[in-house]
Amino acid sequence: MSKKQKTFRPKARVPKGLQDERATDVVQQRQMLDAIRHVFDLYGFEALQTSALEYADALGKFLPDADRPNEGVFSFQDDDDQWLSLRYDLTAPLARFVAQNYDALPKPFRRYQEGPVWRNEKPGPGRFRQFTQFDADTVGAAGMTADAEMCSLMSDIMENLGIAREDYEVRVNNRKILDGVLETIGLDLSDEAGQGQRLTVLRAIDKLDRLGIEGVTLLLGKGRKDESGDFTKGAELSEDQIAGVVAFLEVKGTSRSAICDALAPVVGDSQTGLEGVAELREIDELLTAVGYGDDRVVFDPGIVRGLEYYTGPVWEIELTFETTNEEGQQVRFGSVGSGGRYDGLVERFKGVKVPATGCSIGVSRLFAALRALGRLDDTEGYGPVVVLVMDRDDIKSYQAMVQELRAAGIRSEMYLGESGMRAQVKYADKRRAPLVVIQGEDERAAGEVTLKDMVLGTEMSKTIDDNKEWREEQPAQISVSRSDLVSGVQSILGRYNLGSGK
RNA sequence: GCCGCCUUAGCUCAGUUGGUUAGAGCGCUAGAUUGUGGAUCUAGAGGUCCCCUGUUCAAUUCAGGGAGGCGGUACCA
Repeated sequence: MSKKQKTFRPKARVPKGLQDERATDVVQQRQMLDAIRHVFDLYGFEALQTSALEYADALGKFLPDADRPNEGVFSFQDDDDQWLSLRYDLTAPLARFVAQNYDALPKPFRRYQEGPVWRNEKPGPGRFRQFTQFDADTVGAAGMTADAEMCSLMSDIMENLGIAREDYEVRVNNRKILDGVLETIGLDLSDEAGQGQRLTVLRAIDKLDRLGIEGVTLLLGKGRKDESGDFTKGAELSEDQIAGVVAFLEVKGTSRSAICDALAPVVGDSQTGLEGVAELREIDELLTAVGYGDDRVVFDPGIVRGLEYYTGPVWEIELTFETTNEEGQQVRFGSVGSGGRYDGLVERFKGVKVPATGCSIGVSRLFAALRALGRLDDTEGYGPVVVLVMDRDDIKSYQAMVQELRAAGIRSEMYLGESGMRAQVKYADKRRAPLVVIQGEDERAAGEVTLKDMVLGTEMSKTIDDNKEWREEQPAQISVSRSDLVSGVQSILGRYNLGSGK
């Protein structure tokens, strides 16, 4: 074994669970965010950006401890030894912001915010350590009108993105009903053991989608062993108690009001439970009054969402269609957004109860879904017009062309590399340039420029397989007088709805 | 965290019953084409065969340990 002296070369790779995005994705995603923002804006929410870093104690329960400072969140210590964390959602920073600026803010305070958040956990398919959320929240409004508005808001966003009414559903439940059911089956929520049991039950219910009623039943009782042989401990409920929860989960109805009717007996005389049902009834009435029927917003006892802070209504936007992925498997996108009422979050800072409700859109997953639906505009992926450099001694004339094109608002560039013509056309192809401007000796002598339509050329190449023919025909090229450069380019761009590049 | 599978070229993967020059397809670069992206043909570049230790005359191949990836599961604000 001979040891060669080698210079250190870092391996170029993106950190695990993170990703780079190329132009097409960036532009298409921006377009999608604009469509979402439009609806938030229309509803009257105001824009807010908060810092990506927060003091760890402001983020709440995920305080870094000495052994594992990065469990769940990414954290580090500042110069003054205080712990800083990258935000893991946009709600906790909102609570901090509201508490900090409470007196100056209009109340209710309604804001939307979009941006990356980070979670330090194992990445999986469709799960990353950095992802984008787009949230809207109303802080300081206790009534169900704010909650009902969240439901119609989410529905409007889906439809503004071009998702058909039968392809999505806003599903609503109420935490108070869940607690009412637990109370009715005799779970004691006053001590710590009872609270632990409550969380286990909620977690079990949350898995209804994936495991079905049988799986959930196991998790409510002794526990469940999965295919990999791992055992999950259950909530240790009695047979009767399990039956009570199952009865609740099996509540169905043909309309929101019918579901409310069916839910009432399940919560018995639990005060909390009855309150929850009454809240759902109110949401139903408010939504019905403005025309949001059961085809858009439904009530679903299986919805649980986050365990810690929701205190009332909770909801989820579910995509209900299926597609096939690259591997040919059936895929459901499932939940692309969620939210609910959290009346306790600001209280952590202020000591006073500040009611709040909101929703959060999972941008990456929604983006993947829109791609699967073919709802993304792929003309957005086109590159600039490329002016080839045929004669290096005459760079100035090519600069002048680009200058004219840009002055006319056309996205364009002069080739800045060192290679020959063939490589330049290949470059333009790779950039997805819609067209190429060519002026060599011949054109200059004639006072013309050649415009090569790259999109049409690609199309024509499909029916030409002889290279001689391909080259001699010079497919999809026209010559125009040098003085008609701009109008000639505009007319070709017009074929692909690229307008003047605006 | 737990269970299982995997790791050879930029990508997808073959292969070496342990032996000297480790392969394919795709991609990339260039030529055929004196001024043209596709197709075709030709050539070229590109590898610590994941890492460490051990066994051996010899390890990409065998053994042990580690790391990374994938899938499931748990947690998930």
